[in-house]
Amino acid sequence: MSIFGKLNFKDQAFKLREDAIMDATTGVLASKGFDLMTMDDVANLIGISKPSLYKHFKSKEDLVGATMIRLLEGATDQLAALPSEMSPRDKLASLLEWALRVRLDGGLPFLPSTSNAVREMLTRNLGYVAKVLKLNNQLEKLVIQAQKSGDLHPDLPTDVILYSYYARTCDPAVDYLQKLSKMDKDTIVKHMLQVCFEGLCK
Amino acid sequence: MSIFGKLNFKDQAFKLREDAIMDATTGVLASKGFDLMTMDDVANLIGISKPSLYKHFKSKEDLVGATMIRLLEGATDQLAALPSEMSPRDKLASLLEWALRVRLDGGLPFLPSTSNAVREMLTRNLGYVAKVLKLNNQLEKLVIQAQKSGDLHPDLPTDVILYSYYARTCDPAVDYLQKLSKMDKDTIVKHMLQVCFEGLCK
DNA sequence: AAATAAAGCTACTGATGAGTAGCAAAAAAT
DNA sequence: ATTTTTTGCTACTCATCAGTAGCTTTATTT
Repeated sequence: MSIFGKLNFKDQAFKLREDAIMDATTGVLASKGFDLMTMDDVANLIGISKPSLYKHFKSKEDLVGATMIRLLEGATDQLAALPSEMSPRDKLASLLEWALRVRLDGGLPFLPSTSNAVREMLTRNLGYVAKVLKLNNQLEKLVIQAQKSGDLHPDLPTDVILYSYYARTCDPAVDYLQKLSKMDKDTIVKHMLQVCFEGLCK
Repeated sequence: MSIFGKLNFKDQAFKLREDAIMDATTGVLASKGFDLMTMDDVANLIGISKPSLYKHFKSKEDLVGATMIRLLEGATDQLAALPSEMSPRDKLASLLEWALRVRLDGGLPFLPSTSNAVREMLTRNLGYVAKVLKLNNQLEKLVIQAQKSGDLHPDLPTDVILYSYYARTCDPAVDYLQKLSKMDKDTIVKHMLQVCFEGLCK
């Protein structure tokens, strides 16, 4: 009954709806991509009107930026939750597995390498860039450690490994397998991890 | 001076311009993607007007379909030109190398896995589908042969190998390396091939 | 040279979608 | 109970872009 109590409750409801909006955005982005996603799509999906959407997010770019930031935070949390005794390579594998499962459940690839324009837009979002850099630093360290211990190829430039690793999180092969083969999710994940780390030859 | 001569000459000029249009389309597609590409972009790039474009291609879908078909033909030709004594695995490697070089020179990834909508559009283009199926059959045979001889991992499902192979032709890691690292094209190609076949571990 | 055809262009139409103005309904405050 | 604030909506504006009508200019035919 204090002012604080009410404000917090209101804030909480506000936050809850913001999350619902970002959930909807995630779904639409995953199915149609940024360019074809409309603000009406998102609004209709959760049963509010477009102007109400703009009460939460001031533009399409802003909405997508916030959604991507939330996804990045998910990845960062995921990484932080791994037991510290795990080897760098296993941590990388585990995080990739998480990303693949997110995608198989209808979520987003978390580097929207889909398009140049989207990339540029996100680059203009300082909050997003900060989060990306932070995650990137952590992953780079893991790669370097894994290279030192011989768990990842030591002669390959770190960049090559890191970018290839990112690319696997949004590998279209996953979509093809999900749509065209009758494998279950676990099998797809298992094979994708194997191909990533061991390649096509064995 | 025969009717035939004239017609052929005219046809030839027509064909030449059609190629120029598809070149321009390729460039625009590679830089902006399908959704953001406008017919005016293409027309302006080669200095003709939009209605002139429509003399050659009856719609945007048609134009992009024709452009993709030309690219697929390039791939098929490339494959056909390889010496028959080459091993299946080396043929696959060689074709992937070709595709990567096309991309590094500003061309297209030839499976526009970029977007669901684009994929569906191309699926409606029967000429495109026919060409894709033909190339797919050839590649599938190569993969199976390579698996039999132990050059590619025999226990991995053929689908997994094939789709992962396709995915490598449009791997975003290539873009990142080209933009962010200072490697030259040959080095990028070398590393991408290694990562594809041998994985990140060695 | 006059008549006809072809090629190319400017200037439109119609649809779509981001973002907003300003009204209506509900909730809070007095 | 009445005023004020908040919340949400319908119905707009404005810009962009695919596709086209119909004019102009150049080439071809006779």
